[in-house]
Amino acid sequence: MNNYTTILRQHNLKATPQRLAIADILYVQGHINIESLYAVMLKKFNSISLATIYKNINIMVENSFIQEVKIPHAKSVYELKKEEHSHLVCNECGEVQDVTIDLDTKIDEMAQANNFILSSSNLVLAGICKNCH
Amino acid sequence: MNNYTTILRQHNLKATPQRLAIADILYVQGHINIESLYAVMLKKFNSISLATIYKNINIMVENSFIQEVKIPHAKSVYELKKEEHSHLVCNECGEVQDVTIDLDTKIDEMAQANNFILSSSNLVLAGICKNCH
DNA sequence: CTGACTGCAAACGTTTTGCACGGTA
DNA sequence: TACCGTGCAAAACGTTTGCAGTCAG
Repeated sequence: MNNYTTILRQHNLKATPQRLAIADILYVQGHINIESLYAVMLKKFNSISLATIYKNINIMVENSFIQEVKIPHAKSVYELKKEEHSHLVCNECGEVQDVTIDLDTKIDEMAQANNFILSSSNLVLAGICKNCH
Repeated sequence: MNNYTTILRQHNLKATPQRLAIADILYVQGHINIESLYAVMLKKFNSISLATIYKNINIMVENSFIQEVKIPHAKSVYELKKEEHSHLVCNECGEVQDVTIDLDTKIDEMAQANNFILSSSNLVLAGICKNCH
């Protein structure tokens, strides 16, 4: 019983081959959009339905097992949930990269100044990645 | 000839009543999603089409007259283009608020460390606004 | 007056739903 | 075995397109 099986069960989700494959693909690829995920899944399950992809993505998001990342001028991608981090998005190749960057002090100050109770911080930086210049 | 008329013409866009109304609504409301914008526009133009809303929003975004803001777990909102700033989004009431917060130093450092050429930075902070607690 | 814009209806792509069957626990 | 999950087909949804008529410049 591998890692993802355990985590899925902890969320009262059955560890089906399809779900384990999604987890595995996200682990390997880091970030992927629905369309590409479907394409990759089709290689492993020749008759998988897009509906299954959507149902699983949705339920896994609801259970905080994975997370949606909304990207300016592009389709959302999904990633395994982990510690808070930011994203670099390349406008050339579309590649999404995780980065950690500590902005807490300034953000907390600002939240306090606005009497705002912070629960999450989403930073997406767009530009050109090192492979595209 | 008012302000928005001038700006629209600078982008080779005709200053139609519908476009001026959109600009005015964005100015007054700050941020609005398509659905609400359509509802407000219907009050001013009783037979306006959703297609017109979409066409105008799209062309105004392409011309950098307005900007889309993607929000976690919610519909995108649109705002008039202005200097770079961040957004506070209330998970209770949905209100979106502009804030300026200078994170450039840290972000630039990080971009440089990753050999990434930065072109835009999008920060959305979610939580509970001052009116909701 | 002319090209750009509007409103309508139809088309389109994406996401969700309902249902019968199949598989996990 | 009981229920949850899958796959399929249809439906729903948001957005885009084509077209004929209208309006801004």
